[in-house]
Amino acid sequence: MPQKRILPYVIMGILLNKDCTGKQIMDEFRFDIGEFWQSSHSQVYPELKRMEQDRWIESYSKEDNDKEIHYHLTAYGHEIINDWLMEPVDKLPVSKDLFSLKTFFINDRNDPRLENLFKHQIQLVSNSLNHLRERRQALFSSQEQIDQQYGHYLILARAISRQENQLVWLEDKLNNR
Amino acid sequence: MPQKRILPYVIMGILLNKDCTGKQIMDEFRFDIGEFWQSSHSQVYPELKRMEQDRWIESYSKEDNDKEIHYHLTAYGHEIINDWLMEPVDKLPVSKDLFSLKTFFINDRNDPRLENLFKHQIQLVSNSLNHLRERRQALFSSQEQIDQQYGHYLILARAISRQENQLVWLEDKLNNR
DNA sequence: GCGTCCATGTAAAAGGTTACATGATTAA
DNA sequence: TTAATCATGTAACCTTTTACATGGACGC
Repeated sequence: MPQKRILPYVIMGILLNKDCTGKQIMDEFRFDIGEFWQSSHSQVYPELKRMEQDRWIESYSKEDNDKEIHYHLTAYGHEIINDWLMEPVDKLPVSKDLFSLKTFFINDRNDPRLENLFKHQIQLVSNSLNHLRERRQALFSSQEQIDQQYGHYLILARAISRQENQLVWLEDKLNNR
Repeated sequence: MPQKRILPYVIMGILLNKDCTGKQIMDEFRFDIGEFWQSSHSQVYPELKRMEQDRWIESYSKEDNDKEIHYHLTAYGHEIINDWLMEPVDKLPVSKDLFSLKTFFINDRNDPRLENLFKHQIQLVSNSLNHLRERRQALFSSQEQIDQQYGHYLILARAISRQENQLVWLEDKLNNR
């Protein structure tokens, strides 16, 4: 869904922590950020060029290796991303949720498709939960790690809480039909 | 994000319950379906024409009023939508969640922007929760109503559960920072 | 009759995904 | 050396949003 151009802010957010190549930025999307935002390299690479033109970032390459292009936030870019982080979010996201959609259209509580949808959804949520817990284990097993990337920790904890709640709810409804 | 063409299925799902005009379909989006799927009239009207060409739906107008075009699921359309409802959902949606995104990038647990983000989010979730509860009150205050549109009821109950959990979590984190 | 609102329709612009392309590195 | 993989880049296509357009209905 075409939204108000968010991608450059995501990229700048990533660059707040460290300079990155396009590849490294894509890795961020593949792992943690992928939980709540996704993009593809065919968006990111052109975006990096645009952002460089806008002077939000600048590129350089290491002496020994001039193929790898690293990107670095400029002072101006810092301003932009910090301003953006300050703006409050003004509405909740609407996820395009196929599970809701299909369930919504099934009127009969004994329709076997309901049970099917629920069982699959439970599987999906369980898998997601496992993944999230592993991630927490890997990244935040010490208080020090938590304090170093507190926002990341919060978002991970929140996702886990949501999925736990979701799982309980789904199983409860499945059993008490 | 271009997804696999879902809109026609949503429309057919709506038409399962009753024949509709474009306007009536848009009303469904504006109210209940809007919680988990959105569209705009500039998508829906052309889509209706395409679907009619594909013989998934057919149009007719009432004798006394030939301006209003009503759409009706064909037998073929019934097949299509029922097959689709049977297919299990194979992955969880990734909502483009600005709250997660912004929080993610704030490393310092004492950054005042965190508190700000949380307070705003609490407000948003509270409002959403109120709206959902009103909706449940209005639509599902009797067991008969629940049994008549069980899927709709489930989705509404699920949304309420999620938001309740979310609200507790947010408030807890805000207080124990 | 006249202006406004409303249902419907259409067009333009932008975001996002998929597929294809390229050049360099690595592995067999 | 050749094939395969990888990082980067580009193009085509589709979806979605926003804005604009039309024609009838309704109130004044």
